[in-house]
Amino acid sequence: MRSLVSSPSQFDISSAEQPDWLDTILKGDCISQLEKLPKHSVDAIFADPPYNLQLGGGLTRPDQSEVDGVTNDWDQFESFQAYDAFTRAWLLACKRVLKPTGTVWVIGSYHNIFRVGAIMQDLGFWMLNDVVWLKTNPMPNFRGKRFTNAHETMIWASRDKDAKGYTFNYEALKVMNDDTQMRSDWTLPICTGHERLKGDDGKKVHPTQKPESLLYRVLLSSTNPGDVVLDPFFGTGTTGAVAKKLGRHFVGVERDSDYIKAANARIDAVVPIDLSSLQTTQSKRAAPRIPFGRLLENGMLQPGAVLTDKKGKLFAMVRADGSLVSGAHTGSIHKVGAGVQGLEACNGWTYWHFDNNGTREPIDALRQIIRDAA
Amino acid sequence: MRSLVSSPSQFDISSAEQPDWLDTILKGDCISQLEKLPKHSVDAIFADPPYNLQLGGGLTRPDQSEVDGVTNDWDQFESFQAYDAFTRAWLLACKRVLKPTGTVWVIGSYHNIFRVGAIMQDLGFWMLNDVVWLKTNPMPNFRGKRFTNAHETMIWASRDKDAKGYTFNYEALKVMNDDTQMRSDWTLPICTGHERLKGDDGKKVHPTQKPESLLYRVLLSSTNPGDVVLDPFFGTGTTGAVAKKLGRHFVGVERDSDYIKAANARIDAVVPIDLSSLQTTQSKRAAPRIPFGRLLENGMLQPGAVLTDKKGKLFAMVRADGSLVSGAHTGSIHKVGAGVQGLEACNGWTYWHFDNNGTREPIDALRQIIRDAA
DNA sequence: GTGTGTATTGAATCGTATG
DNA sequence: TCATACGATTCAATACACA
Repeated sequence: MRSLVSSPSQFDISSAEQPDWLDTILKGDCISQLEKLPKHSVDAIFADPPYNLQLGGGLTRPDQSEVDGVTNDWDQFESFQAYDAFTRAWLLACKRVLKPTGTVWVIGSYHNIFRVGAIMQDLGFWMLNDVVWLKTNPMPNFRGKRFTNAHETMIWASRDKDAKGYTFNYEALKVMNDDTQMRSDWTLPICTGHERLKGDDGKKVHPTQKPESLLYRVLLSSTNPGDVVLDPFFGTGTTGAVAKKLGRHFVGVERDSDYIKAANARIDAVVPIDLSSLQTTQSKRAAPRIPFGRLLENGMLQPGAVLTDKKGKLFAMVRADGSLVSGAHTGSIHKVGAGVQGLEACNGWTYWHFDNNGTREPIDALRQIIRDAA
Repeated sequence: MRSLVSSPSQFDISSAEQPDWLDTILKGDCISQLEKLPKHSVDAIFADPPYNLQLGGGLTRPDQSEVDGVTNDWDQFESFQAYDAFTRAWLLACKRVLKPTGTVWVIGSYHNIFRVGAIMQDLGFWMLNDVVWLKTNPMPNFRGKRFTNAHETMIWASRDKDAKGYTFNYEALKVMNDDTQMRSDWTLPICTGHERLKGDDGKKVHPTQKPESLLYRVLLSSTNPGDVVLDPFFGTGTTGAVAKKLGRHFVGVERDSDYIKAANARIDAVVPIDLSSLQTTQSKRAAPRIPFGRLLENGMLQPGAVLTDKKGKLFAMVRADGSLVSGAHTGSIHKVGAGVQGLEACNGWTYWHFDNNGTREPIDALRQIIRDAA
């Protein structure tokens, strides 16, 4: 796949040197297969681990030995132990391949998510949010003995407590949500209809296929175009399909040949959306920094110009070096803005205003003109 | 109190032989105080333990005002290990006093609920549901670095895996929810206004007072009139107040004298309601808002799609995050709709149209399809 | 009384680039 | 590595002042 990146991701994969595992499904159990990936090689992980304890040979201990006897006489404690060991093992394998700036998503229900979450904390992952997926059309509770189980829980975490620089496309999600910030509860329908993969027998291929809308929001929020997304329990490839659609790379791990076959066919049919519509709303943080002095250098403001607050009550004078003076306060636009208000901090760009033919406008408007021209 | 029970609770307390702890607050830490209660003496437990928040420095709002965070001593733990030991201890003490038919509710956030849930499973509690409380008015994320933390999680569990005969008032809740099954997501406002207890200084008495509406639904669903409800972290007594209101008994444990004082005054003022009038006090939650981004997530519109005004004169392109681009205008459907018309505001849902096999239709028609399907 | 505008507040794990 | 400076960032509900 040609790169769709305008601002390249940190782990830039040019077509010449793409590793052979990129945009493929590795067949096998996730712990052994993840050993094929280099350390710190993926930008994000989406994991939908099994929570059914009747896994047969599915459980392996951290030392790779098989857990046997899951099927019948296990008491609850022992089953939880086995599940915990399995969880710890795949999470550790994921942590190894995740970049320091990467984040991980894990989805589960009350059967397993509490164990998974506690283990994630024990392994040093740092929780950023738990997000609940509210199903518009959940299966009812037939026996009337409990509440309709109408949601699943996702944990979104960074690799370490002090990890900096993880991707969160705040502005894009805010726009997506009609200009209010996206919340931790997402209302989306379950996967049905033509999106649900069916076999020749007309039966669903995978029992827990996730809707593409869910992955759309996950990937849009926490990855950038060109990023590599790992799904260690790939199933029928929802993560891969949405990743391809959104111009992200994927790598999947899956044990079941039938799932792999269905996933490959599905992903092959996906047409990536084009570059221009892949651009999403950018934050001001991502824009190049413009020092205030630039406004003086290019003549937008003159030394000696007077700036005011929004109401025109407080004044400051601009000096030739881009510092302000207001009474006893001297310094940057931010420092003086904070000083005259008696606050610890202040964004001078939005606080200070200049006179534009009789109307007061924030100096941020001048900065925006420079940015637009660039 | 006259019995209001239609199906009497198993542990029937006649007025002659009421234990002295009934409808009182025990002062002290919950592990030592619970020793005063006989084994199997309470029908239900609602626990709101410390969350073990691990807050960094101060936090300010965009207007530079300071957020009053939870920095109380009772929420400080040295490590996950210490928190786990504490959790195990109080849960064990609760299990002893809970009847075999009883159930327990525990509320928490992503900071602690995963640890609590895993320990509950380890101790043999059997999860019936996890229920998410969706806050209509949560605190925003002021830094724009995460999703708005808009929910808390409650675990509802029976005492043992094979416990039979726990109370679940299925029909009552169904009636309360406009004749459809009550789901595992509850939309309720946080505790503010006159319900929020304030001290003489006008400040909140307790940093984390829960809304009565939450306890109302908890107690209505899983207890019967006359039942005994234990709250081991009583705080300012929301559990006791709602229990009294609903004709249930309570017993609380609390260490802080100020909280106890406030709780006693509060509960004294409660007038039990006439249970026959119960059904009319709740209504179905408001239909969820459908943001424009949903149309992309579910594939109704593709990134790159072109929208027009009603006459097909003005164009805009849809990007992957649901923002529009039209000439120099970028942003939400509403913002760009206003921009291209030179107006202050615009309802993008009715202004923008898509091509539906040759006929222009407002995108609001797509939203209506989603609403109808829900 | 009625409406309008401003201030306050809530369980929060809430930066990053530069030198 | 650490200290410093830049400068980005909020939603719903209540309460109260004021016209």
